[in-house]
Amino acid sequence: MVRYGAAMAPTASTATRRRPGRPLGGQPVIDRTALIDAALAAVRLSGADTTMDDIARSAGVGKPVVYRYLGDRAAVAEALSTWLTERVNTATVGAIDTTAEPRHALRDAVSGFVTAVDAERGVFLYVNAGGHDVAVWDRLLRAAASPLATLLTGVHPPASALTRAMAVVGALQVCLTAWVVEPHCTNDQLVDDLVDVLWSGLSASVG
Amino acid sequence: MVRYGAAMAPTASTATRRRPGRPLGGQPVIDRTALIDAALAAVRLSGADTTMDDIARSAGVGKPVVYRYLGDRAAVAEALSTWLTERVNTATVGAIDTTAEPRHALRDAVSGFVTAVDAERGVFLYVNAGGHDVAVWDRLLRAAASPLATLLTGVHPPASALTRAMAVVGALQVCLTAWVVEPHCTNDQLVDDLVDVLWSGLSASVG
DNA sequence: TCGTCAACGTACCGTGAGTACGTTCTTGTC
DNA sequence: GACAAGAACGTACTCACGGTACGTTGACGA
Repeated sequence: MVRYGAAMAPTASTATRRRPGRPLGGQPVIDRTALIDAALAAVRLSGADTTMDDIARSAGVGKPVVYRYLGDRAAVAEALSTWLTERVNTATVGAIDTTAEPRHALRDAVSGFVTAVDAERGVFLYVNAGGHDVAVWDRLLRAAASPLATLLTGVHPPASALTRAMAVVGALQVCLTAWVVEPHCTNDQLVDDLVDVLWSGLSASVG
Repeated sequence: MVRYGAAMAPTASTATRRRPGRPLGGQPVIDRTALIDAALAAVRLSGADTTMDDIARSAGVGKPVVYRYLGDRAAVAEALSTWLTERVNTATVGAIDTTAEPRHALRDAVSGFVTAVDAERGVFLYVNAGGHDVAVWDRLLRAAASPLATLLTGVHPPASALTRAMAVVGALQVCLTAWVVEPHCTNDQLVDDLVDVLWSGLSASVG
């Protein structure tokens, strides 16, 4: 049996935000958008090991509210991943000068990618190294690789295009994760090397 | 206060393996090697979400014994990673014909890599997608990329060599993880595409 | 014989994901 | 106006898992 109400009013000094119950006005205390913002704030602070409690606390609501509007941990990861993907895509595709030669366009894209991720290290780490389910990880990767895959489908069979796209995205993702954890060179240097190896492959390092 | 001994003897039917206390003969009930084998067996069965309890159960010992001989979860991941790396390296380097042309050698290496990982999906998933600490992941990656990095140091500055090596290893690792989770083509097809994109880069898909 | 210490297993603790339940307020209906 | 139904909350719980405290058993030297 649980007791609320008058019995706990005297202890109101212990930082309880709100009493239980439907909020006045009938309006929900928060909406999905604001909740995602709160989750982003929490994740920027705590990185890969952000807790559902952290997110709820950051939003100033109880945990069940997070589960109602965002879903479980996997759903949060997907939501933040979508957010980050859109942001990165904007920075990536937006940076491409379609009239330029392909290699130059690739450099713009990679540069935008690196800059966007670098600006959101915490979110990137949470989505990417937060220890989520493999199935979630898999969906995320395929979603990220999908645009490049369709681009390559013009030149290769679908399965081959997918493999190549995943290889490129994987190379970027892994290098960036390692670089965020422990930078071993400058931003520009990283971009240069990535573009070089992605564009020319290993053949250029052997001849 | 806890009570053992005679009081629990009557319930011996409940599958208790051994009584507490030093084993007869003074010999430890298990050594590190056998424990790693047991961990491998457990991980082959349960994949990425293998528990420390699973490992202890698989070894037929109590959990503290696992912690004594293998260490905590991160240490287990490192131990299994070392095991897998050695196995993969043997299959990879061993498959290389050093007299062959470089691209052919690369194909042998990638083929060996894919085959070795495919034969140990569970271990690969546990090490690679087990939700371990980022620091552990980072050490693992650098260890895996190190041989290739030293190889490339002859042609590039150290930092560039490291970036390129991590890019290659990352591409392989990510593609293989996705392929293990949900195969989208045959083994041979995967190897062909990976070798092609790793060797020639994206430039070959544009011209 | 007896103390000491190595090698165990059981039962526990803390933390974090996910949920049950009781409370508060709105809204529709007599 | 009273009242039932239901929406929206927060508290406090359960459960699973990583990690550990503690008491027990047996070997070995004094």
